[in-house]
Order: sequence, then C-alpha cells, then structure tokens
Amino acid sequence: MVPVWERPEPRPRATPVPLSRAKIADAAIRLADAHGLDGLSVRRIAKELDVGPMRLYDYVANRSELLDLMVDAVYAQIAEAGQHSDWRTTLLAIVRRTRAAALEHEWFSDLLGGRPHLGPHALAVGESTAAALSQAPGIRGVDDLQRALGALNAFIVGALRREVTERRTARSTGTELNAWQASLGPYLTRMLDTGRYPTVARLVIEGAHLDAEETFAHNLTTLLDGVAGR
Amino acid sequence: MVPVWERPEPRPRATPVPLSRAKIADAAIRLADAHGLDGLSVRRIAKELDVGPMRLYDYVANRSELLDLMVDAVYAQIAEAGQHSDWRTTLLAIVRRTRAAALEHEWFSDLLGGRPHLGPHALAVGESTAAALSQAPGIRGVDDLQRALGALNAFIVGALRREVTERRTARSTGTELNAWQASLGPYLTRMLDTGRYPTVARLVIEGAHLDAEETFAHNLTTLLDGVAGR
DNA sequence: CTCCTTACCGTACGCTGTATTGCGTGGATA
DNA sequence: TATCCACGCAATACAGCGTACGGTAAGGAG
Repeated sequence: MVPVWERPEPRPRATPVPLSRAKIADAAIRLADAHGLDGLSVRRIAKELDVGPMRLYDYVANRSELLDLMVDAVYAQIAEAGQHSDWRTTLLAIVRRTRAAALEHEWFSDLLGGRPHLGPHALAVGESTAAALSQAPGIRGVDDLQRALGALNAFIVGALRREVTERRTARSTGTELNAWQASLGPYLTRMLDTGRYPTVARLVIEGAHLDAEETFAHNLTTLLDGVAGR
Repeated sequence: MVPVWERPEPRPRATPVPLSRAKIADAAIRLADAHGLDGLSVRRIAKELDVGPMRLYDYVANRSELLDLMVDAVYAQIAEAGQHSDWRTTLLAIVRRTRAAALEHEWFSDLLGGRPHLGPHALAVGESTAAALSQAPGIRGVDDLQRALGALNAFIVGALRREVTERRTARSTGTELNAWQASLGPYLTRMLDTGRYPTVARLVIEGAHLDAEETFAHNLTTLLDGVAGR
C-alpha cells in the first residue's frame, strides 16, 4: 500500500463542498485542538464536514493515516523556520517552532516519537535539522551526525511530552481546584511525609517556580554544547 | 477520589481464585506484552482471569488507572537497581534498568511521559535518580537539580520511545518483508531521489549500522557530562 | 435515449469502556 | 442455632468506536 502522501487525491465529484485531504486534516486538527486526541473520532470529523463517516475512507485508509496527515500538517508549520547563517541559530529556530507547535496542538506531543514521521514536511524539517547539525564542530562523520541527531530528537520529544503533560495536569487541577487539593495533593503530601522520598520532597516544596521556556532553552543549550564537543 | 495505590484492596471473598490488584496488573502486563497496548482491553483481561468484565472495576476505577498500575509495576522492576558508591554509576544502573524494562515491555515506552508517574515505585525511582544527580558536581541548588532532572528524564523518554518505535517498524517490515520493500521503501527512495533531502539521504544510505545500545550509552554520557558541568 | 461504470452513502457488525440492576451467599447478630 | 442484612459478584444494557459491505444514483459513452 502506497503511503498517504503519494496517493493522488480522488478527483472531487460535482458536490457543493468537495472534500480534500487538506480539508479533512484541517477539521481533524481543529477537533483535536479542542477535545484532545481521545475526543477525535472519524465520525466526529465526518459530522464536522457534514458528510457520512465512510466518505473519509476515500481519502484515507485508516484512522492512523489520518493522524499521519495531521502530524505532517503540523510539520508544515514547523518547516517555515528559515535557514540562518550559523548552525546554532538555525537549530534554535527549528526547535523553537517545534515547541510552539506542540504547545499549540497538545495532541502533537502525544504522537511525538510514537511512529516514524515520514511525511514530506516532516522530512523537510528532518533535513534542515540534520543539515544544520552537520555544520557543528565536533561532528566529524555520518556516525557522529546520526548520534547527535538522535540525542537532539530524544531531548525534544521527551521535553515536549513532559511539558505538555505538566500543563495538562496543572490545567485539570487548576480549573477543578478541589480535585488536586482533595486527592492528589493529600496523597502526595502523605507520601512525601513518609520521609522515603526526601529529595523529591525538597524538589516539590522548594522548586516549583522555574520558568518552563527558560528551562527548556537552558537544557537545549547544554545539550547542543555537548554534541558540538563543547 | 483517592489514587489507586492508596485505596485498600477489597478484602477477597472465599473464591477459588481471589482477585487482587497485583494479579490484575500481572495479567494486563502479560497481555500488553503479547498484543500491545491496542490489543489490551478490560474485557480481555477479565477473560484472562476467568471473570466478568465488571469485576475489575472493584479494584480499579477506570482503564487508565489500570495503566497506572501496570506502569508502577514496571517501576518496581526498575527500582531494584541498587545504590552505588558514586552518583554516576547509580544513575547508569537506573537508566540501564529503565531501558531494559522499556525493551521488555514495549508498551511502557508508549506510556512514558504521557501522564505523571506518581505510584510508590515510580516515586522511589525518582527519589534515587534525584538523590544521585544531586551529588553530581555542577549541581549547586534545587534549581540546578530540577533542570538537570528534566534534561535527563527528557532524554530517557525520548530515546526509549524512539528506539522502541524503530524496533517496531523494523520488526513489521522484517517479518513482512514485502511490506517495506513494496510500499515505504520505494516511497522513501523516490522522496530521497528528489534531491530535496540530501543530508537525510546520506544518513539513510551510509549510516544504518550503528548499535542502538552503544548510541544510547554514548548520548547518555554526553548528557551527563553536560549537566555535571563536565 | 439507453446503458454501464463508478463514486457515493446508509446500514450493519463486532468491538470498546462502563452504569445499572438484581441475585445469592457469608458473616454478624439475636 | 436461626435470621437477616449487607455486600460481593454477575449479567445485561448502552452509547460510541473503527470500518466492511451492498445498494443507489448519477455521469459519461455509444
């Protein structure tokens, strides 16, 4: 089976609102932004487009192909980060856009690292990243590049997942304040009061005020320094 | 609502095979190992235990609490990494066990970073990690520790997700060889032949032979050097 | 004008997680 | 020991999911 991006879009019939993969992806993204990935069903997308559920399967083979489409649409956003003069600013631009995209479309972080991203825009981002990284000092051959790329991607995936997860729990316990205070708070408090987790306790108590963006940037810098051979 | 780990297990009746949270988690883990997270349903677990589906809801509030239980069971495995004399070997031991667990239970990597891990064993692992890391030179205060912990966790989550994903696609295209060769292979080949992704092409062609474990260890070392202020 | 192909759509199936209802039995109490 | 009640357990039911399938109607060709 040929991947989604390669199949020709079925020629639209003379319908009042002809469908297209882009339209489907847009609707899906809108829904996922609003209700999360769990609230995203083929049927809801179809309803959003005023269409029977099975119509979508003329454009997409699976639900997961639909997710691929959404992911690549986000990569298109990310790919708009231009090339800069030196490798580091280029990388910083790409990563910053990635982070922005992940915070705008939180479901994106749920999909990060979950399946290979092979869409054309994902490849474009990968190309820019690899090209920039290959310019770094300390990257001598293909092996160095592959390793460094792995480290960078791992950090991005992990950090963004973490940040989105934190943001979500903060939101769910913020809006419904009693939830945190009535269940997890006391539970955690009691756990920490056992004295079995002194370091964690210190972290929870003393260190809640770190700015997420600053932390992200700091760690990214550290990592880039590391792979660039300092 | 009190979290799973805090609620008392319902006292088992005099049934031939009394249920327990541990037994449920075991069965669930067995099934998830065999059929992945998608093949894991409450009903199948119940059938595995020769029990009606709703029986499980006496021990667990919903499916996601069940996943929490499974995750914490894996953390119990990881927590067996003992303490060593210096911070670095301790960390290496923990991380190595984590990687082993993720490769043994591939679904674990799907859950990594997806929701806060607050089970008692997860907390224990967190404590060991934090305690070890706080001994590293270059970590001066709580803020440094929090940042470094974030970087380390991000790397672990991202790297393991990546590795498991690669292993999965390799397996699915290895067992069903024509699948890769007949769909993704040509697609990728054609994409790379466009010349739009030269660096990626170089990576795909020249650099497939890197050992996963070695790469992981290398990058981990780099990162630890970085956060420890070298 | 007729026929045939083909794009489309409604219906249906097996599955999911979970709420609810009712039964039967074990243990505490008189 | 007899009684009763509470509670452990099962079966049924429901809404929603992804998607296979078969009929229908419409467009182009002869």
